[in-house]
Amino acid sequence: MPPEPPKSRPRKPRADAQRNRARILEIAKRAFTRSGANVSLDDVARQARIGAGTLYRHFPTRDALLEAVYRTEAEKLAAAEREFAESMAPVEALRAWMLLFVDYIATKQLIAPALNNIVGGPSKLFECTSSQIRGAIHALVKRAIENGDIRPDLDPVDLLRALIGVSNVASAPDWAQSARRLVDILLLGSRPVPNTQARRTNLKA
Amino acid sequence: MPPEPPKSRPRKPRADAQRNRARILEIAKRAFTRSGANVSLDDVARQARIGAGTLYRHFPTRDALLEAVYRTEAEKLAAAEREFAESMAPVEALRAWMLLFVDYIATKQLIAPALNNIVGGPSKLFECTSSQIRGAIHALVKRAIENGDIRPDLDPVDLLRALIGVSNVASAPDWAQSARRLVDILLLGSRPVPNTQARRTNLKA
DNA sequence: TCGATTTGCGGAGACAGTCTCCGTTTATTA
DNA sequence: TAATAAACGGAGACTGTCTCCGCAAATCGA
Repeated sequence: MPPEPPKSRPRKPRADAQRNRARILEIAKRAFTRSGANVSLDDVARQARIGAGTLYRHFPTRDALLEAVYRTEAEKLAAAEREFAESMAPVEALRAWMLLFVDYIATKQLIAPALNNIVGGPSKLFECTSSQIRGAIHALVKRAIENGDIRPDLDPVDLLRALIGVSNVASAPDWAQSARRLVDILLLGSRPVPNTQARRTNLKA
Repeated sequence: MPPEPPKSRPRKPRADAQRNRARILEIAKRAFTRSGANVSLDDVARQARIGAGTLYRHFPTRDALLEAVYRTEAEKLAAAEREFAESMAPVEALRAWMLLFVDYIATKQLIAPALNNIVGGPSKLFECTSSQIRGAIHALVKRAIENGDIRPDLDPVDLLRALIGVSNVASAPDWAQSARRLVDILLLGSRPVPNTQARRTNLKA
């Protein structure tokens, strides 16, 4: 047998590769945020002072790059969920998180580009990053349901979908207020159905 | 004075130009619907059996073409508003129209491409077609408010924004039901606050 | 520390899409 | 039917995408 290390002895990943990867992510995030999801990737490579080949090796497709960029943000949202859930009443936590969600994707123009690619043809992009987000809102809604603030048959994802709408038109000047209003409408519409004048009793259909 | 017909005697528009314009719209609509907003315009021209120049003369930018394609749909929605308003109770008309809206943009994948370009950088695209749509929902909401079904301070556009969210994820298998649920949530959340006793609107700002 | 080896880099270049320019064709009008 | 304005079409310049492969650099065993 030639000198073959028994089975698995992969080399340590090269330092420059790691550097480059990080660098690409940083630049790409800036570029996406500034100019939308259609920025020239060659341009990104140039800004990052690397060759196009390097960029495409790290992130074979545009979607892969987008995905990587947004994963960080998704993680932040997931973290916020945990924090809010600990420190606030159920509905308040939910409300706060929803507002944060809109804030993230709107002010940072973050989801918009991602949507770009979702609608442009089904891709797995959102699938991955959104499992975290879905998890977060799921937990929040569940807690609010258990507390009697939200009706039990509500699908948390419905709320997400509605929020995405606002984020799309975030360019409109009043997006922030619109978001706030929408969140209120949604929460109000998600309350358990009050039976005539019952305070907090709820009947199922 | 050279032979100049008094002032305004523009020629009748050429027949082939009109034919071509219509042809382009038809083909483009098919193409956008099938393959998203990023289809090759040269390809569209080829399918329409015309030169690229002709296409670009009629519609100088991609947005202009999208706009023209969607204008028809927007008009249909506006027409539906008038019809519903005549034949249904205010809230029901509003609900029906909202569902129709989602149906249009979801099943026909129509708005999705348009959004593509809105988010990719502010453009006037939606502005134009949406004035009709805005007008429609405005009228419906106004009627519902006057009938006491919707609280008076509601911004109709908020509802639109929420609906756009659903249409984005229309690819998901359950979009239709999700849309229905969301519409209900929104309508419920838009009702006047029952000032009689339910003043316990739990949260403020 | 020094090869040997492997991993990663870079950019030239093939290809595809965008959009313009202008010589040619065609519809309209007289 | 001729004159003329309007519209056509496609060649081609340009920009962006993505691959390929010779070269450079990092790691590791000795």
